[in-house]
Amino acid sequence: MHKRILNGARKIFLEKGYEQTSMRNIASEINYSAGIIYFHFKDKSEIFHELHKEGFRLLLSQLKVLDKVADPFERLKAVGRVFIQFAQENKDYYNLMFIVEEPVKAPQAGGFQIAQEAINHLLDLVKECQGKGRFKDMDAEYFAFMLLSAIHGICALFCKDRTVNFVNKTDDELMKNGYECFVTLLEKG
Amino acid sequence: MHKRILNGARKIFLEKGYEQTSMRNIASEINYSAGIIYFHFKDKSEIFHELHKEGFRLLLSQLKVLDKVADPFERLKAVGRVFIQFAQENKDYYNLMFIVEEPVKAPQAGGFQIAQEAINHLLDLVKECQGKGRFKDMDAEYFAFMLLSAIHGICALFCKDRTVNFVNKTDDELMKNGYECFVTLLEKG
DNA sequence: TTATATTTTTAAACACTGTTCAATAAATAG
DNA sequence: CTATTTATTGAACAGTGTTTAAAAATATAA
Repeated sequence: MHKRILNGARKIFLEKGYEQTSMRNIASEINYSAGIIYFHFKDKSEIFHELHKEGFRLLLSQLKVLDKVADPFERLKAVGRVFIQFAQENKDYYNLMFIVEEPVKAPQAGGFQIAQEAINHLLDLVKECQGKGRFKDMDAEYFAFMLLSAIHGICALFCKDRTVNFVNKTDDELMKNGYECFVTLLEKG
Repeated sequence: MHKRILNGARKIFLEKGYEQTSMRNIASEINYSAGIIYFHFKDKSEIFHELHKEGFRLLLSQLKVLDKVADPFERLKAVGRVFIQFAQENKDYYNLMFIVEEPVKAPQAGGFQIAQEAINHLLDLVKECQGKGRFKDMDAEYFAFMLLSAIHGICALFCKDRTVNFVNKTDDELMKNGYECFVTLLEKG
C-alpha cells in the first residue's frame, strides 16, 4: 500500500508539480479515500521526501556512467552535461530536488543525506582535478559551489520558464550552448 | 485603493512568499473584505505582476549606479555583485522575479517587458566587452545566457535553501566567494 | 467455528484557500 | 432630491491539507 500510494503520488506529482498536487488527487488516482494516505504517511511533505530521494537516486545512477571517464576534468565537464540533460528530461523531478522549498526547510531524519552525498562527490571531483594541476589557485569548496550554481542556474531558468527572454533560440540550444560557453571558460582556467 | 491593496499585498507577499499569501490575508491587512480585491484586480496573478515589475524597477535602479563605471568588463563584473546583493537583501522580490512560475506562464500584456529590457542590457554589455576584445570567440547571446545562469544559480540555491549542503560556510561567504571564483574564470577568458 | 483483538479504510468534519456574485452602501450627476 | 454609477460587503462554491470517530477487514486465540 505504501508503494501503491507512492506510485500514484509520483504520477500526479510529476504531472502537476508539488503545489498543484492534492491528497485527494493522489487518493482518487489509486481509488482510495484521502484519509488513507495519512495512515501510511505523516503528511504531504513526507511523500515529497520519498520522491526527492528517488530523484537523486535516478540522477546519481545517470552520473555513475561517467565513472569510466578516466580524466577528472573530462568527467567534470560531462557531469554538467548529464545534469542538464537530467533537468530537461525530468523537469519535475528537478523541481522537487532543487527548487521546491517548503519541505526542505524541515528535513526528515537524514532526508537530505543523499543530496549531501552528491555534493561531496562534486567536491571530490574538484579536488581530483586540482590534483592534476587544474584550478590550483581556487578554494575547492567555493569552486564546487560555483560549478553547481552555474549548472543549476541553467536548469533553474529552464524549469521556471525564464528562457523566454532569449528569443530565436530553443531551450535546448540555449542550455547546451550556454553550458559549452561555460566549459570554454573552465578550459582556460 | 489600488495602491492601498498593493501596499498590503507587498507586505504579505514579501513576508510569506507568493504561495503562502492569501487574498484574505491581504484584505485583513488593510481592513477590507476579500471580495474588494477582485474589484480592483483581476486575480492574484495580476497583483503578482505589479510586484514583479516593482522588483525589476528596484533592481534596475541599483544597477543604474554602475553606469559611471567606464570599463565594460569592470561593469559586467559589478553587475553580478549587485545582482547577488539584491537577492540577499530582497529574497522575496527575487523569488517573485526569477523563480515563482505560475503567473509567468500567462504573462499580462507587456508584463514581462521590463524583464526583457534587463536581458537586453546584459546582452549589450556583453557586446560592449567584445568590442574591447573580451570573449571574442563567444556567441554573445549564449554567453549572456551563461552569465545570467551562473549568477542566478548562486541566488537560486540561496533563495531555495540549497546552501545547507555546504557546511562551515555562511551563505554570504558562499555567494560572494563563489561569485569571485567565477570572476576569476571570466578574467582568464 | 466463534470470539476477541488488531490492523486498515472510510466518510465526515475543520479550518483554510481563490474566486464569484447578489445585495447593499457611498458617491456622483442631473 | 431623485437616478445612476461606483465601491464594498458577506455569503456562497469548489477546492485544499489534515484529523478523527466509526466501520470494515483481517488476523489471532480458544
